[in-house]
Amino acid sequence: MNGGNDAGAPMRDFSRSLPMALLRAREAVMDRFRPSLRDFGVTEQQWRVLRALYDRGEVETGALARLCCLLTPSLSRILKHLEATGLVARRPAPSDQRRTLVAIAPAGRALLERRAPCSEAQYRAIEEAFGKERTAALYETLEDLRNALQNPESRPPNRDPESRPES
Amino acid sequence: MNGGNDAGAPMRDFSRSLPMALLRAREAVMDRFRPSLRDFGVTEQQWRVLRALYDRGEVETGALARLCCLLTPSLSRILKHLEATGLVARRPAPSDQRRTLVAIAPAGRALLERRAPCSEAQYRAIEEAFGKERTAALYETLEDLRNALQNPESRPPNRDPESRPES
DNA sequence: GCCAGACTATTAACATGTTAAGTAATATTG
DNA sequence: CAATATTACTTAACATGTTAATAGTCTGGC
Repeated sequence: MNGGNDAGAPMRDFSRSLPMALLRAREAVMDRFRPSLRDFGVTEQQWRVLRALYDRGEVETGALARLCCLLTPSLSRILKHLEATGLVARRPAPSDQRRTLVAIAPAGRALLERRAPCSEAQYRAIEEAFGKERTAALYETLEDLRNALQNPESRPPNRDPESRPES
Repeated sequence: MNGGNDAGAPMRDFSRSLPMALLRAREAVMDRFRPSLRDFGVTEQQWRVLRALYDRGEVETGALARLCCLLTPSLSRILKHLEATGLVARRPAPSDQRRTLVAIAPAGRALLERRAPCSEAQYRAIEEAFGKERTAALYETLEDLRNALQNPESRPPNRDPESRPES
């Protein structure tokens, strides 16, 4: 059933939605990681924050948000929680009091090192199931897609039904 | 800085996280669609529901959740909102009172048909920026990944730190 | 017909996604 | 230097993600 589709251009089949395809693939991957995240008592986003801080040391809040693909309001709440549970530490930047520097705390480091082998085992399973070369190629493709989309020219404006000029 | 990494296997670089790579790519795509979703006053998830119902007609709640890649508690709230605003209609299934059938309402159909051309324009821009063949290949790859991961054998258990047998 | 067990949808509780508004510190301009 | 704009982060409000618990409903065995 595809009712009411006679007036305009034929509508794209729902299965050909790029956001949906990326979401479905991501869910399939996350299904492998969620059980152990749950066992260790951290959410996916909290893990991303700990993971980034473990690699990068002390980082500003804004930079951390970009690293973790989080919006700053979300990160703000996450850091409040992680600080309260002693997994990270915050301090104002000496040079600019607006900025906040975040670092992983010993308890956070310990948690991360306890879960890391479990996470790596899942990665090995995924690469075995999908193929190591194919996995590497997918990383490349996804990065290329990101680069192709982030250039602002060749992007037609999203037409606003309210404030639209007369075409 | 990559401190405290001497004891075990070397930890994967944070940039080689498959969930992160899929998320970043998806965000890059969604950045193209979010403005018009906002203009039409629907969220991404509400749009997915309308889109699925437009294609499939009347669908059970559980099947709709799978179609839209939503968990049933989320869908339950979304449907409550969409029903209150007159975009969808619900009725109990005649044969099984446990099940609920959902269908798009005239107002929902109208909204969808108004936004569809805008959405299609963004799809054309994406395929132009990334390449039509390459986009098609990506759909294939993502579907293959999903199929590769959903088979349950060859998946090592996520070790639970509480109830772990002595190996 | 009755009941234990399985199934479907919803609600609850906590965490995050998203947009807008607010607050404090810094940079800029006249 | 004072008024203004900009920047970095936070808070607020609403919607969704995630897991667990709940409330009806159905099914099969008795």
